Amino acid sequence: METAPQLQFLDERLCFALYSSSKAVMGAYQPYLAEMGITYPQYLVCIALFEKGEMNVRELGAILFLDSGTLTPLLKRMEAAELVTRRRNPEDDRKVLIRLTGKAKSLSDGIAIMQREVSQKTCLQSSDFQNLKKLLQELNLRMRDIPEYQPS
Amino acid sequence: METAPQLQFLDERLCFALYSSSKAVMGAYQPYLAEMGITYPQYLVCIALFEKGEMNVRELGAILFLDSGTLTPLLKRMEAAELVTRRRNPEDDRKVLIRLTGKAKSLSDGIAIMQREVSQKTCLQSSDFQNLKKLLQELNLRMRDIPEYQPS
DNA sequence: CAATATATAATTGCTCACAACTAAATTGTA
DNA sequence: TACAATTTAGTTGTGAGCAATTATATATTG
Repeated sequence: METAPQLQFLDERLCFALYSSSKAVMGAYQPYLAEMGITYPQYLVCIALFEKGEMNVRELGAILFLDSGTLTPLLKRMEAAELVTRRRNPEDDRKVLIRLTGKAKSLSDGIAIMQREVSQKTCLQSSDFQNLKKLLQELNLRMRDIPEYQPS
Repeated sequence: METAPQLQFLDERLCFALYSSSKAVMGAYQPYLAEMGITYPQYLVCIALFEKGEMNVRELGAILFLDSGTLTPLLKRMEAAELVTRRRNPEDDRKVLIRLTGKAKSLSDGIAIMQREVSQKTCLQSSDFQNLKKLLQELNLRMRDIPEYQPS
C-alpha cells in the first residue's frame, strides 16, 4: 500500500529560507545603493566589470547567471545613467562590449564601505561566512546542472 | 595614513552566492510549477495556506516577507485562476481573508512530489540541509532586524 | 559560392518585488 | 461624541527576471 506524499510547510523548506534571506540581504544593501543611485543587479554588474575590465553581454550574463532579456534593458539604463558604455566589437558585430565609465569607477570606495558594513551586519564569523558561501556556490552549480570543477 | 577600502569581487561575496543559488533553486521548481500552472511565490502562498487554513493579506505578508504591493495583484491572479477566494472579514472590513479553493488543494500531491524531487537534486544530506536552513533562517531575521526568539 | 547552421543581442509579454502613496475602516482618547 | 492616530488593502511607478521569439552577423558545409 502506497503512503500519501507528505507535504512540507514553509519552515521546513530550504528554498524558502534561501528566497527570504536572499531578499533580506539585498534589503540591507538598499540604503547604500539608493545613496549611490544604483540597484542591486547594477551593483553586481559594476563589481564584475571592476574585476574583468570589459566584457560582452553574453560573458556578463554567464558570470551573473542572467540572460539578455534581463541584461539588455538593465545595461541601457546604466548607459543612460552614464555608468557604462556600450559599443559593438569591430571584429564581430554581434557582440556588444560593456565598459565602466569614470563615474562608475568613482563609486568603488562607497561600494567597498557598503560591502564591509553589510558583511558586519550578518554577524557571521569569517569561517561560517566562508563555509556558507562555499555551500551555496556548490548548490548553485548543482541546481543549474553545471559540472563542478575542483580548484587546481 | 588611511588604507583604501578594499573592494571584493563576485566570488568573494556571500550575497551573490545567495542571490544566484536562490534563483537556481527556483529554477529547479520551474518545470513542476509550469505543469501545475502556478508560479513560485504562488506556490509559497499555497503551502502557507495549507498550513494555516485562512489568513488575511497582512498575516500572509508577515509569513512570506512580502508586502501588499506584491500580494494584492498576486492574489487577484490566483483568484482569477480559481486557486483562492478573497472575502472581507465581517468583523473588520479592512481585512481581506484568503482561503484556498478545492482546485488549489488538489495540487497538494503534486506539490509534495515536487518538494521531494527538488530536495533530492540539492544532493544535500539531511544534516547539511538542516544546518544550512537554520543558518539562513537566522540570517534572514538578523538582516531584517527581527529579534530572534529561542525555541521553547 | 550559396545554403544552412550557429551565435549573439534585442524584443515582447508576463510576473514578481518594493517604495511611496492613497483610501477606507477601526481604535484610542480627550 | 469628535477627531486624531493607527491599521489595512489597494494603487502607481520603476526595475528586475525569464521564457519565447526575432533579427542580424558569423561560421560551416556541400
